[in-house]
Amino acid sequence: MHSKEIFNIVKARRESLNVTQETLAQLSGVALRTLKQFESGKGNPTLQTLQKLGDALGLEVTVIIKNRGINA
Amino acid sequence: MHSKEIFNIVKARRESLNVTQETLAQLSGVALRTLKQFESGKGNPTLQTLQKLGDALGLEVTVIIKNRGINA
DNA sequence: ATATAAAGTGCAGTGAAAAGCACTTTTTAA
DNA sequence: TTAAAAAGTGCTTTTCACTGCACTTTATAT
Repeated sequence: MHSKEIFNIVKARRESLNVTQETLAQLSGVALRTLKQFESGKGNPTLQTLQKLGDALGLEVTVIIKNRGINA
Repeated sequence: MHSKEIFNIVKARRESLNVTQETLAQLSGVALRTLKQFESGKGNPTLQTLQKLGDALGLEVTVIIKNRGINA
């Protein structure tokens, strides 16, 4: 999952919940300026920032093993 | 998934592949000092750093929707 | 058409992530 | 037991994420 895909998921989720960037910024504790950056495809968020947004949106940041068929 | 869980997965994966921190640092392009921080439970990596480690270890950073039973 | 709300952008300051270096501690083999 | 390898830690510098502010552009009504 590339950065931009992740940004798109955050944006899509926010929109599907009918929440403005400003409201999400308040709910998540992430600055509006920062959120705008991500939704316009730029930036390199810290894990903490991603998790704040995730918490507010009902999303979870996970790390999974690729190639489940081949590896254990 | 909390930060420390993610760190633990990275560490466990590295160990299961029998790779040293030093080798992983070289393979991933993440500095040894930075990697050491994470594996000792500290720090707040950027998405890019997490993805570099993930790429080297066959792990993927994803964002998923919580409560799959309740939400669409 | 035109207010109003929402989203996008440039610039600058602050703090923290990333990294290098030197050193200590722990683990692993011989 | 004791070298050697691997992992952990303190200190420092450099880079950049995060943020605020001011402004522009684009949607969304009325």
